[in-house]
Amino acid sequence: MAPTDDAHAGQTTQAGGQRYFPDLPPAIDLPAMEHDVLARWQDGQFFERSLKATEGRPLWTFYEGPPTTNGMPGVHHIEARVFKDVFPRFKTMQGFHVPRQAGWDCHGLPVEVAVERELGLSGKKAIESYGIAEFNARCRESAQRHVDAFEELTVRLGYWVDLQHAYRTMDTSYIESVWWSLKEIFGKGLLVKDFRISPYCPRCETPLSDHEMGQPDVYRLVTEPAVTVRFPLASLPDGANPLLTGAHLLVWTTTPWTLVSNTAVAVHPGESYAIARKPGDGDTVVVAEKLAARVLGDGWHVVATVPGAALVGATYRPPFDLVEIPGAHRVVPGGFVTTEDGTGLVHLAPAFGADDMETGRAHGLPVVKPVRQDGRFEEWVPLVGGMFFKDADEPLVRDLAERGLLFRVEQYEHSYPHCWRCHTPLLYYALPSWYIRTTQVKDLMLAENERTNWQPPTIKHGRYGEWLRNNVDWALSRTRYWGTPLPIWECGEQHLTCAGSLAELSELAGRDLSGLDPHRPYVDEVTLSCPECGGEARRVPEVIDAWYDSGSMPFARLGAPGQNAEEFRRAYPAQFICEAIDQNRGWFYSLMAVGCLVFGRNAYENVVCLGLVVDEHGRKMSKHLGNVLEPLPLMEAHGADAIRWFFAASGSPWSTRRIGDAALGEIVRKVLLTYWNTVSFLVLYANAAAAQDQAWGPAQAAGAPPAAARPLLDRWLLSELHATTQEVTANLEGFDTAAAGRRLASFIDDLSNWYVRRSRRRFWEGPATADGSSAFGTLYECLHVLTRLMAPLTPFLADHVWAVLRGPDDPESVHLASWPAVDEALIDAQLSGQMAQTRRLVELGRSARAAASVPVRQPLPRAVVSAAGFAELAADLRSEVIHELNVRALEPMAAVGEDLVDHVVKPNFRTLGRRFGKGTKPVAAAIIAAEPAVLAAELRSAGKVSVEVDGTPVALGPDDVIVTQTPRTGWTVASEGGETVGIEVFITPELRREGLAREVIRLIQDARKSDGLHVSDRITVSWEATDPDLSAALTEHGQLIASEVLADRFGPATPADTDPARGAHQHAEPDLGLTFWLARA
RNA sequence: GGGCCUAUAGCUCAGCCGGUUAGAGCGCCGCCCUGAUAAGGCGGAGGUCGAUGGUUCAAGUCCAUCUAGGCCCA
Repeated sequence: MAPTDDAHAGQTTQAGGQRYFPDLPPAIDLPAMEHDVLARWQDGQFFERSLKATEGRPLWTFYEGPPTTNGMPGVHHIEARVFKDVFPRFKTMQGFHVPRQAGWDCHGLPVEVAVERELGLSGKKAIESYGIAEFNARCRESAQRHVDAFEELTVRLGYWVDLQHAYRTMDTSYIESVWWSLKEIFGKGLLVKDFRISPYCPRCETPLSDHEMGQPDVYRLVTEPAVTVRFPLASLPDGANPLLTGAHLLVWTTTPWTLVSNTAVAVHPGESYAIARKPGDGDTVVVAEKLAARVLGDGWHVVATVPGAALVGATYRPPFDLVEIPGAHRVVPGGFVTTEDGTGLVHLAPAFGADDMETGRAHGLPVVKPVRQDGRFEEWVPLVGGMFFKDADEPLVRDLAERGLLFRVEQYEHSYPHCWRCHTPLLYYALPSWYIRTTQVKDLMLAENERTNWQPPTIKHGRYGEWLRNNVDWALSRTRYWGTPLPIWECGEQHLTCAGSLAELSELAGRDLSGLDPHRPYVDEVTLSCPECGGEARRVPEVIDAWYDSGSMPFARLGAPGQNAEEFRRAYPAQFICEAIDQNRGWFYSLMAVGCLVFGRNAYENVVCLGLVVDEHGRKMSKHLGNVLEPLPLMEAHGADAIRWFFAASGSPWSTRRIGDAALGEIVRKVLLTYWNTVSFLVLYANAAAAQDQAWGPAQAAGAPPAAARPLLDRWLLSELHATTQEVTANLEGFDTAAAGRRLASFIDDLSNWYVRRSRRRFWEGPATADGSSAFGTLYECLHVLTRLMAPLTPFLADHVWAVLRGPDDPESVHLASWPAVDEALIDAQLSGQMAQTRRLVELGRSARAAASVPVRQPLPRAVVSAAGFAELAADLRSEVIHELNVRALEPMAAVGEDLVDHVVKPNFRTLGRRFGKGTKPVAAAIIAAEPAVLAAELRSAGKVSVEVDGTPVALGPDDVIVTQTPRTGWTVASEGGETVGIEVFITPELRREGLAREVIRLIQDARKSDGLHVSDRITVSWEATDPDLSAALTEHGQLIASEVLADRFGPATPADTDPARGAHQHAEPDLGLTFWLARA
């Protein structure tokens, strides 16, 4: 039964006492519990209430990076959404107001591609004949459909974000805001038209996107002629090596048709170039020194070498004179030039290559483009006019040969891209495109990046910073359909007009366009009269990169331009954003770039950058491999909390994550169920106490003795609790969920496997005594705090537990509660260290017992300990060791007698190294050489000891030497790190009988459980023993056994006891020679 | 070709400010504990801490180079 809001009405137990807590089921079904919690959140409007409750508090702004809604969500979509929820919940509990607006990225090529596939369309021509209006309507519908799937996932994950008021990049008001920002950039002269090199299919007459270039079969191996051509030098730069006079540059290319457009030659400024001469005829050529032998072959000498930089500025005669290219045919430097193949001198035709274009732009070279959009040379070009570009290679090479400029032709095999649709060889082709001059704000972006906090920190100057330093202008436009249309109108005189909103557009067009769908094709139909010349202006055909849309979300999410300006001012920049690392060049950049361009300031202060999600075997998840894990079934199998914990709190969020059932199952068992069972333990005994008319609940917790008056174990747990709170708070403030998770998991382990284990007896005995009241109070307080610490990470289980534990004055949901405060006075580092030692001694003792094969149930006379600090260990802590090891006494090693103990001494390098530095080794050698027993005795009696090093005495303290003492005979021993526990293995008949009694207690407890009795049920037990020793043990310890197993009667069986009619269960233990009958009293 | 990340047990991963027997979990084997637990403990088997070189009294840890894998970009 799930707790409900009236769980604490106070219910009457069978025995008549009032119990505060609802009874909890023995096992919890986590996914089912989560559904209950989801329903409670929904009914109680807790998210809305958490926002309302923090209204007016300091704002902590979070920006949701909009997922692209081009397909169904996968587990990798969960990852970032976990972190986007954890920190806002944490900050809300800390008292900040954290509005969370959802958002969806609806535009872009991925959506178009998905719709093309659905419609069976292939390529832009097909889309246009299908109709842009209808196509875009399908895109809108597809985006909406996938938004629904993302919403379902978001809710199920427990990601609290306002879905009702989500921003959508396809909404009119959003597009208008984007237009507004573009106009700002346009007004600064940073939005310009220029050429861009794209892979281009001349048959389809369309550029290919990166996505299309990634299709299989695009790159095919082809064998083509590669030519090495002579470019005779015409003039040399000042101070050039005179040997260059009359030399020919050797230039290599696999695309002879581009030589028609040759504009420049690039050399690597740092490479060495050889001037080589053929003896006899004075023929002189220039080639990279590293490639000289390969390119030239035999018969050439290198007469000199010059750095590439020395060639820069030379001019040459172009290979063809078919096209006029003013101001060209120079040697320019190019960092991209390699000496892998070719000649180390690279021919540049800016219209037909990306490096060519970029280099040309840097050196003010013209862009000439004698090839038409259909891939044919312009008719007016001599020799090759009208010819398809590929077909021009042959006549051009022949012409070069005839003019003596062809140095060599060879067949060259390489991979070359082809159109994935029609298999036509692609060409790299300059197309007009719109750019944002981000290079103009590069310094600003670098400065803004400096004051941005990255988690993990290495990204800041590494992956992201490196990318930022190599910033190039943003190619903004796309010749596509489903996107924010570029709001620029151009007239016949090429005057440009940018519209910043529909209102402005209405004014420019002279009609009311406020109801216009700003998408294509409707916006294309709007014409204006040019404000400059009055001519008719039409919109340029492009839409913009969808990344610009998402980068505009800080303002566009708030509605049309000018709306909510005050809210924007308060909520910019954001305190927190979080995405996976693939967003470096995506959203992290577009947010920063748009922010710097429009507002002169980055849009975020803290950015958490997550690793990628891969499958259990480390492979990337892809539909192709069929290894995509669907998030909803995964959450139904393990629960959303387990997945949240996995991503946020186990392993390292910044590295690549492998997710699978095994990892999630472990989290459920180790963390979530252990936590839950501790809660259920408290409730079980609180309700058992209620049945004894000792009702226990939060009111009684408040009445527990003050912390200082509680037993040591309780003070230890409170100390750990507050240290945990302190650490987890600091970790979350530093955006380190992994460290927080490790600390929480370790606290849960301490709580369940040490505190509760060692305190059980106090819970059995109930809260009536001071000790009992301390135990109940301490456990309750710890769970009350722990549940709040867990709330951001595992919001479902934490809220379910909260509903059980919360006091009458606590808020209804843990997510309305405040973050726990640290009481530093309760943190006792010394106690924490002593408890750690206590637990180490217990471990050593258990190890020693196991070595002697004596079960822990069998009491043994005594244990001896040798360990630094043991003398100071409190009696309470020694008593924990005694109980855990089941020994009668615990004594220092000295009790054994000095002469019966072996000593081993080892240097402690940590202290010696600090003291002696270079002299550490001889001191260590002297310690090892010393007589261990003597050294140990001296150290113990005097607290210091002197050893001889190179004839000089050196004084050592107890910290400088690790002494391990081991008793010689009659003991079972375990040692580690200078600590030793020895246990005396000597079982007297008396101890043997006590061991048997303990054995029987355990058997009866097992029987209770298998008979389905409640932990507080009273029983009667009668027994029959064949072994006289056992019989004696049961008689001697009858009272102890009876009280341990809650038996009202415990004694030898009479015929009446064994009568089946009485209803007692018979349990036989032939190994022990015992039979007993158990019945409810 | 450039940048970044990763490399520790069969698998998944910790490992702080460098400190001398390198840890945990999962899995396997044996044993133990259990009055909440789907838990817990002890032992066994399993490691040239990717390689090489360097710094240092001391390197899994710091530096350099290399190798392999991943991601992004060309």
